[in-house]
Amino acid sequence: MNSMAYIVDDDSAVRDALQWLLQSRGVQSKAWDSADAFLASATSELYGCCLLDVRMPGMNGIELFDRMRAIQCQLPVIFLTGHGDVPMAVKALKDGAFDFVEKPYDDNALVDKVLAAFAHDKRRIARTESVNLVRQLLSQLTQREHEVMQRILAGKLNKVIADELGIAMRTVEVHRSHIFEKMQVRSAVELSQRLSALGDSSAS
Amino acid sequence: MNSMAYIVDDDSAVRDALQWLLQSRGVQSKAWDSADAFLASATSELYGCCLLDVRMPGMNGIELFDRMRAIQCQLPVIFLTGHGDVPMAVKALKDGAFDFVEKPYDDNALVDKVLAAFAHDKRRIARTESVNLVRQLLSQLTQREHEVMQRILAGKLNKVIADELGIAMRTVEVHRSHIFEKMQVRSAVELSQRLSALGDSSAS
DNA sequence: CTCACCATTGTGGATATCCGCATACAGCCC
DNA sequence: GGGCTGTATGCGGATATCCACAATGGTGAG
Repeated sequence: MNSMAYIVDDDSAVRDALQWLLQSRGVQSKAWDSADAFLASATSELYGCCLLDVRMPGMNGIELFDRMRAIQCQLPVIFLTGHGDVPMAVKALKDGAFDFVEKPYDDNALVDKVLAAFAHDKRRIARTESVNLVRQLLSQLTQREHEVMQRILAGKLNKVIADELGIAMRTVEVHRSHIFEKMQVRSAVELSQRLSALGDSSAS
Repeated sequence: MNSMAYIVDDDSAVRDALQWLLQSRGVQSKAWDSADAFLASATSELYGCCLLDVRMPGMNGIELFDRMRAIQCQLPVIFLTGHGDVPMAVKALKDGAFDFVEKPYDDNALVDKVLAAFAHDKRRIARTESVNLVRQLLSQLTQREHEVMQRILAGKLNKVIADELGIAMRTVEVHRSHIFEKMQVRSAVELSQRLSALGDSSAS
């Protein structure tokens, strides 16, 4: 899926100017004239970034931002605003907005920000996908296998695990084997590392 | 070490007001009248947060912020500014400032932000310390032990490692044993998990 | 020149892990 | 009832890991 800039602004002149600007630098874009219109098509399947006007009739950009997060749309958001408002900018950024730009904006700088947001989104997607892969693999495990895996990750020996679960060591070995197979690893070390992908939804 | 608010403002009235305000909520503070004066005492050993005036004679708050980061002082920073300046607020926050507050500020809200910054700093310190512990343990390993450990973490068998390094399996076993001992773990799984602390300097 | 540390290797045994081959029972779907 | 999956168990062997005891050679510090 190609990265795309999703523009939401009630002013058609602004939308056209943005689309033309982005087009001139080879960035694809789509535009909506209201937050509601955009939300109707927003999913977690969009790639790229959002350019949201803060002040719009009806739902404003900030509310739209909250709604997007509420429906698991994690697209990076660049706010555009005509009136300097520090508290709003601060809140938006602390809530995870990618940037907050005052109009009139510098054309080149804005496109650079869009491209930076694209790069950010690609990293986000890569992280999300690796997390989803692990989750998908984990979902294949049975309850018992989860119990055994948890103890394997605690570094416990099969014998200890068998005692704790009140089953034979041989049974633990079988579970262990199935766990490795389903998780597509060949050792406890690889298993540990595969799962560590879940812990560090890090960086930016 | 107790958390403390480090105030830097050229206006003594502002400093006094802040200290009085913080004191009223039980927050300890120290104040400086210039960025240079503060930098002279700033180290990576401070705990709590900074309250920096943006506009000051000589070095301003933003520059001070950059300098602090340059000398590895990772204290969370709350900027105080008298004149709304969105680009500056955005840049500060994107560079990692904790907050950016316009004067006149709401007393209670500001103290709440300071307390939030304290909590943030405590998490940062906890992460830093766990990372430092691992680094300290790692620094005890010899070059050869590093080479072996790297291969253990790749899930390789002692036999394979021995072949790769052109040494006997027995030697690898000895290294392995020393690695576990120095890293204070009892299995490759624990080793993997201990090192995963380095990867995820996550969250906030 | 000792002493400590590092890297290296060997022998041999106690444990653990990995696996194929088999069996068994319970629950579920067709 | 027959097929399928999940759980459980046993036997036995091939590998691997863990470890104590023992030894050699190099290097840098005192």
